[in-house]
Amino acid sequence: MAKAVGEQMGVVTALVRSTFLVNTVYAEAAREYGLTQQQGQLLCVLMAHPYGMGELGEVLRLAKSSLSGLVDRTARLGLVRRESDPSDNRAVRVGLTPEGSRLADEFYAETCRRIEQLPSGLDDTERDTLAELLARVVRDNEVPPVFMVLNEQG
Amino acid sequence: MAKAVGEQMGVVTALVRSTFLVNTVYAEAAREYGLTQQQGQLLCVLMAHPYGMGELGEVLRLAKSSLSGLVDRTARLGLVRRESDPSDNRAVRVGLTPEGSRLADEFYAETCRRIEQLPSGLDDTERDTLAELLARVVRDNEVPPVFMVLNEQG
DNA sequence: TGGATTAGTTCGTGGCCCGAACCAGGTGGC
DNA sequence: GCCACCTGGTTCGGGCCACGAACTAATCCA
Repeated sequence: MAKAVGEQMGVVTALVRSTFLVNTVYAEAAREYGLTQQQGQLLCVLMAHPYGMGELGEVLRLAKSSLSGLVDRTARLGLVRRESDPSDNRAVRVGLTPEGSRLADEFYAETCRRIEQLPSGLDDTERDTLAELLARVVRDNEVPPVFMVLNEQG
Repeated sequence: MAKAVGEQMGVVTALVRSTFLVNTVYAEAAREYGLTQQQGQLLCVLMAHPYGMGELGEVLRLAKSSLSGLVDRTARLGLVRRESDPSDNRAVRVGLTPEGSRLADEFYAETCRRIEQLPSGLDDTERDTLAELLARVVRDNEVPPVFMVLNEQG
């Protein structure tokens, strides 16, 4: 508001456009691994550890019927598997297959590589600042762990 | 890398998660106006001025067949209209109908309101910094004008 | 034991995205 | 003028995605 003109991009527009950018990069990377964006996201969530359908739905913010389908399709690719929960015969634990785990690692690494390059016009200090500010926004808004933090892996 | 532990979120994770966040907010806002995320995005692009199908495809990064369908469905809602280009009988200009324009204004304003609140944990200086850094990332990566900059409107 | 709750699946509908095939209007070479 | 070529868009078929409603089966609890 303080800045003079239409030259300056507000925080809202910056957020929306950077979102568009990351979406595009993410979807493109997924595609090159034979995945959809949603399947890639599923793999990245499951890298941390297996999840029940319930939790998974909360993390991905999907209705249970939507998630059921996503897991079906990803399982059909052999990347993910439903295991029965011994302590509750209704429940199911969704986890990566060995092949899914391998693919997830690759996809995750490649995606990181590409997204890492997006702020290549910033110097180290600026990147740190950006990371810290965005991280606070993410934390304040309780965004679920849709993308691993390094060293978080089980 | 300097920071000690898995406490710190890297710029990549911060970008991916904030993207997830904005996606969610955007889609939710759209839904409340009877729109899909893509339809909302289309309206927001067209707020600036009408577009030909070709340019529009580049801006939204959609294959022409995808765009054709999106415009169809949005036109069926009465929000958008195909006008023939007098200088080229093959070409088409897609623009907002009066109703579409009204809805676009409302949706745009509401979306801004919501996204504006995401960084409410930051003080004014921090918000400016975030805006400036993200804006540079957006510019460096030549993100098309998928969301208006204020005062850019025709 | 039997009713409520919980975890997931199935089904139907509609939107989204793509590539391939197609069509009509323009354009350039001859 | 004509024909080959290009270009702007649409159509079509297929698969993914998201949702709510209805359903099934296991668990919980009074």
